[in-house]
Amino acid sequence: MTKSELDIQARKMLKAAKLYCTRGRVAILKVLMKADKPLNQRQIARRSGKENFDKVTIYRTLESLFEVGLVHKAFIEKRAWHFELAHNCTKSQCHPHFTCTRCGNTHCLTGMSLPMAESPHRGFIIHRQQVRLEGLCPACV
Amino acid sequence: MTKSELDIQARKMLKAAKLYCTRGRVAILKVLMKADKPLNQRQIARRSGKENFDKVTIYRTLESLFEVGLVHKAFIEKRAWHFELAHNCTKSQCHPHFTCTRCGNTHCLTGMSLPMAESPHRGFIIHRQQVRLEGLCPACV
DNA sequence: AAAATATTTGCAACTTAGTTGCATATCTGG
DNA sequence: CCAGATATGCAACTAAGTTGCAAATATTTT
Repeated sequence: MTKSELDIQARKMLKAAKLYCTRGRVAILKVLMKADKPLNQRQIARRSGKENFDKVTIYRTLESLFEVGLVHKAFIEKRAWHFELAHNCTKSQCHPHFTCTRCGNTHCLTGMSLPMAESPHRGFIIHRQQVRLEGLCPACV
Repeated sequence: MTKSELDIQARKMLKAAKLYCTRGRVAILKVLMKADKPLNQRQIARRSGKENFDKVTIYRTLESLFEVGLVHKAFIEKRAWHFELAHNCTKSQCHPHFTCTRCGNTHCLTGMSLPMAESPHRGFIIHRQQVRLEGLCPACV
């Protein structure tokens, strides 16, 4: 995908979500479209190409994108929040995230999905399910 | 279980794990034994009964307990790390944690367990699986 | 039971992640 | 291109967690 196609795609997503189409939002969406794993604020800033991309703006932008469902928060071992595009997820389930206990890297296992948990008979209504896996990645044997 | 029985239990666990049996560790284990959901540092401090329980000590204690497998870290929506006793988990899987999107409370669904994820044929070796659920709790309809 | 050794604790200071308030800049529809 | 709506950037702040080190507490040895 060329640079401008990504751009157009990002703008479409924002328009569809009825969000102002600003430089910052487009930049963040493009970063996330190119990413192969959830990223935190620092990583997004570094990859955005935008010098001095203010962290407050990044957090607020991610929050807006999250609210309209364009991005998800991933739960990984690290302390900081990590964000990713929601396009590889179904409505009720994200793909699992795998974290290697040896090298610490996180991978999206987009190919797989677990059966959805069944509500136990206690009145819990389950809307979404997120799975975190831990073990050894191919590079660490 | 009476107070001293909890105490004895805690000391046994520490001894079995070859950890020094200190006041602080016993106190934290007792708090976690009585808890019905994962707790963070503040909550542990408040429930420990120990005035001025230093947060550094709490974090370091939890870390030691984590290293020997006595406690687990739960991944919930909140920013702080939450810890719980590992006794309701199998070796490869904790019970799922349910967070209500309305009231924000988290519950341990200890009764249920999901089938373990299958390693996709890409060389990932899965050791552990953690599941986070989201939806409405009984109290929020 | 006291001494010697090993480990943990508490404090102060620090780092990192994320948030708030507000003035300024940028968008979008008309 | 103007008015109103929304987003941005800055400075200052809060909350969560960490580091180094001296003092205190556990365990082991004698």
